[in-house]
Amino acid sequence: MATLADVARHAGVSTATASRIINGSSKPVADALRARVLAAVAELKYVPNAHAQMLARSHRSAVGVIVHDVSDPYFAEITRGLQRVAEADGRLAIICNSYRQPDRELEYIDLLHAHQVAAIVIAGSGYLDAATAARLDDRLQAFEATGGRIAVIGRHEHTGDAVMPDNEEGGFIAAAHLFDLGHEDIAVIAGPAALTTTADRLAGVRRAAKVYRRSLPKGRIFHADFTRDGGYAVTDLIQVKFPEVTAIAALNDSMAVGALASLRDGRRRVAVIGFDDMPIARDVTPSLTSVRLPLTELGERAMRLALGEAGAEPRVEHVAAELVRRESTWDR
Amino acid sequence: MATLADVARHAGVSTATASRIINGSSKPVADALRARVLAAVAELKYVPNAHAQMLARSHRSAVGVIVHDVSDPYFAEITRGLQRVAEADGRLAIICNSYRQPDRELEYIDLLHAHQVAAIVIAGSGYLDAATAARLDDRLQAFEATGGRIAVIGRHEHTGDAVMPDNEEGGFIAAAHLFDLGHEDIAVIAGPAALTTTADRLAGVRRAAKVYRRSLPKGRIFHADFTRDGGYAVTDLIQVKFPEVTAIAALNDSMAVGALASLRDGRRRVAVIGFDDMPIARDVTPSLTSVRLPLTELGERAMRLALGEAGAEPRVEHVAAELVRRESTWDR
DNA sequence: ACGGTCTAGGAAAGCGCTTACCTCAATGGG
DNA sequence: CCCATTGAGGTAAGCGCTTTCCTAGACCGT
Repeated sequence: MATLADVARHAGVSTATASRIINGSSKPVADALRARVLAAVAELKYVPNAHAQMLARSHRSAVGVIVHDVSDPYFAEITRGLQRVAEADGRLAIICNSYRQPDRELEYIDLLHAHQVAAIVIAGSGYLDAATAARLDDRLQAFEATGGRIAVIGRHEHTGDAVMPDNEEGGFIAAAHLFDLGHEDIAVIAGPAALTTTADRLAGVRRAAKVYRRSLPKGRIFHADFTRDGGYAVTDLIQVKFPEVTAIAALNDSMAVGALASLRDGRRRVAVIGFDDMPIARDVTPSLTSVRLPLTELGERAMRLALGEAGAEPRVEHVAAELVRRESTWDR
Repeated sequence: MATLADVARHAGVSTATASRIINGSSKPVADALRARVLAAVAELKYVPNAHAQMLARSHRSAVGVIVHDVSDPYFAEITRGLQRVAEADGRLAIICNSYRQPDRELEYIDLLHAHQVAAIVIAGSGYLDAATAARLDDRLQAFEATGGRIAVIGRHEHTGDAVMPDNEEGGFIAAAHLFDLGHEDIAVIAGPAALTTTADRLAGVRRAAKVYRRSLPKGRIFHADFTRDGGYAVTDLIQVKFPEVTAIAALNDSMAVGALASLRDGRRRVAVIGFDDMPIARDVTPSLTSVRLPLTELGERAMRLALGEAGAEPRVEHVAAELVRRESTWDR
């Protein structure tokens, strides 16, 4: 592995000069030397050691991103936005998947901290459990204490810069849409009970039930795991236990897609509304009515917050949810 | 930012001892000291500087991954496999999106090289252009020369460890399926002409045409960009220009989904076969017949190659493509 | 021609950590 | 009872780079 010293020796200059030439320092250097050094770099195929650079110049550049799972379209879209902005700013974004395990999130925070990232962006639902939330915030604060910046997407655990999709309002919109269409007997497929996103969206659904004076018994609320197969399994169950249900509100699109598949296989005609409006929502059949969250934008804004100046006041940007009507919901 | 020296001072020991305790070195240490050091770590919220560690111990651990675009389900699945194996091996996987730009691939190779990763995995189609391929291989060789390991997925540019999906055979399978069903007039939606994946799959389609003694005029082969919208636009065109076409072979699922949407909007009944068998293939309507590639497995195997012993002989694993019949293709 | 001012380039001090090597005290054997 | 041995802990030399400070030659004005 060629080092700067090798290059300098090869070109017959000091490491200081070599460094200055390679990094395009403002200090003027004779053209002859410059050419010799550059030639040496090419010949030795020299690639600077990023770790040594990080250590020597003490400024941080890379940014860390923690999401639940990039291969989930929801996070894939958010990540796309995150990356786009990071890249435009000339920064390496290190993406970590927690696979929905809080412990892994903690590990990754420390890992990113250890890697001296300039900022960490955490996307994806937080955890209702107070102890878990506290541990998380504790690590985050330790990171901030060393000058790191943090931005979260839709998380309550940490007070600081945040982009907050309005999950509660979205839940309201979803349920209200079903009620508006005249559905009385609805079932809800919520996400894991431990997640704040589930709680928030569910709160909106419950508020809608109250506003519309509809009853929404506990038994009509099911918890799945935010995956397509989870939605499928629960919908199978709903069809058997509650044949009178005419509409289902799934609290994310993946589960809604599963619900649609189950309904198709069971040859039942039940309205379904999803949440998030992932790209595939328009391509399933019937195309999926959903509550749209501008996922890519969420990512872009969060990264901009993370890369912006550290303000004294935490900046919290609220992002509205919006109904996208398609074929999977209809008048009763 | 607390340093090891701070911790050592705080605990009244040398940095050597502190380091040994923190890293669980095999050297025995008095329990009293251990406790003091650990207490200091907790109190100061010390997090070791990963860059300094990398520099001091000279072994590499992280691995780099370069894909076209993680938010594309094709790469999302591959990445999932890649990550799973990397994580199981206790390594950080740094994921980079080239967004299909060869130059960015080069940049990322250097960047990962600079970050002293132990291995680089490159997934996604390579480039037919000889000059581009040569530049790529050049960078890769420079990386290998420093002891780095490389594994590629479906790329021809670099000779070394590789996992090769059988794209040619897959193309054959797709076209043969259509011919078997009695379709004579077929159109092909290929990917960007500059990509090797496009060329390989197309070669298989052409071979099928030859074997089945069907003509496949140039005009029936369209190039789109492997995206859903690209497939949609091309299919709009096909419907207008070639109303006699009864079946379309799209050379990836995203474009096939777009084709399905266009056909639905145009109220035409045309058979469609995709390629890759992405998870959503079963949830579009009609559900998509496709040529299955075990994407997650592709990723897992590539990462295993990258992390395995460096063998003298390059190991090349071929992965078969397989027809998955669903509702989007039918007898003529 | 001489002192003073620039300027191009080099010497060397770290950045935060690991680890080979050294020290010193305690221990045991002869 | 003394010396060799062991073992716990410290000292310090880097890892590869950046950057401050310094040097020595070139250049200017008088």
